[in-house]
Amino acid sequence: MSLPHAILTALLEKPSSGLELTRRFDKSIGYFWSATHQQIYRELGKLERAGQIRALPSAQPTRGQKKEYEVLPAGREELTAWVARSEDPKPVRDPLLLRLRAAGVVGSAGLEVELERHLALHQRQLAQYEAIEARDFPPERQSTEQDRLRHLVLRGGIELETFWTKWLTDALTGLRPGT
Amino acid sequence: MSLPHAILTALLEKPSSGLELTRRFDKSIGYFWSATHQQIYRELGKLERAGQIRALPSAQPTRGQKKEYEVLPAGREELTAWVARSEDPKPVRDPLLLRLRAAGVVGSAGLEVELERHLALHQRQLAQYEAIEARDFPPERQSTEQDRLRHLVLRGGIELETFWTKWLTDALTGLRPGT
DNA sequence: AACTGTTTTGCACCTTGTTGCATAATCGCT
DNA sequence: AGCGATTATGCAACAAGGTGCAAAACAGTT
Repeated sequence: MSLPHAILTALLEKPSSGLELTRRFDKSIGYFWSATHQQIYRELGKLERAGQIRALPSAQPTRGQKKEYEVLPAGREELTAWVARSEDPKPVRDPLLLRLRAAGVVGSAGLEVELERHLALHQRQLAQYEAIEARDFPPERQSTEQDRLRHLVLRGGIELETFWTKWLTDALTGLRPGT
Repeated sequence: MSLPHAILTALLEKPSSGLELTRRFDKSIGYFWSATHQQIYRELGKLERAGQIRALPSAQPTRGQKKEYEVLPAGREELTAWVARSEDPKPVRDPLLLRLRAAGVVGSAGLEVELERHLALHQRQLAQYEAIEARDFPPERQSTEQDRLRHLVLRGGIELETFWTKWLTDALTGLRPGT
């Protein structure tokens, strides 16, 4: 139940059309909440029907024609409430950990290549995040609360990727010696 | 597409009935792949129809009566292949990071309590994992590959929870000073 | 004006996960 | 034998996410 809130956040940052939203989800927002254009259009429809957003009056209701949305007061209230809402963290659900466990039962043949592939992917992502941090958050210059919050989110991404690279490295060295 | 493989792994470790599987998912397996009894029964049906598992002959096909399953050769082969299969890591999708971003737009009122609650939950989980590690993996005594793999999985859980407690602590101190 | 490609929106369908409830066997108690 | 709690399996309906494809508008080209 987070997609609508992701969309509300994005629209508050800047009113957009469905396609623009899709592109923004592919970039920055997608770093912690991914979504396809299908999900986005569907959700935009729901949010509009719920009176939380509306299409900017300029747009006619025909297909294939750009339609920009903005957030209505009800939508902003909903988002504000959601920020403070009590919601338990979901239990971890990671296929890679599961595969290690499976490897314990049927043998780890071929797993090493896959771990190396993941390691490379995570290292690449980590480098990308660090580049963003160097560009957008140079040391000793965060003033607004929004800046600090955005930086915290990015730090989350960086530390998560750091965790994966470290863990995968450990796994690879732990896997090689014995057979 | 990981649930069937989680079930195959569990059944290879020990043939079980649906309810027993559910209990094992609530405990150890659920630490990295959670599932409800509904999902499990549905998937057991599918796996049986696919010829990857079968009910132990002792059981009659009536409702409400225990039915134990074991893995067939086809199931073991499928699991072996899956361990080495190339499958990209899913992009991160975390509501809490999203909420920080939203807080940057509508203000972080009430967020602190929620972060503290999550911090406490993650600390508790971390302590639990560390207890398991101390009990099951005392230093300098891992011989079999299965032991080493299981330990790696547990280390993954421990380091993930460590990440969360650290990040949440940072977030809380970063949130308090300014408005 | 007809064509081709791109932008933009959207429908239909499928899989996975969740919730609530129904039903059958079993066990202990009296 | 009858009652109630527990064990065990399962159906139905729904919500969320994902894939493939269709279709309308638009823009440029000839």
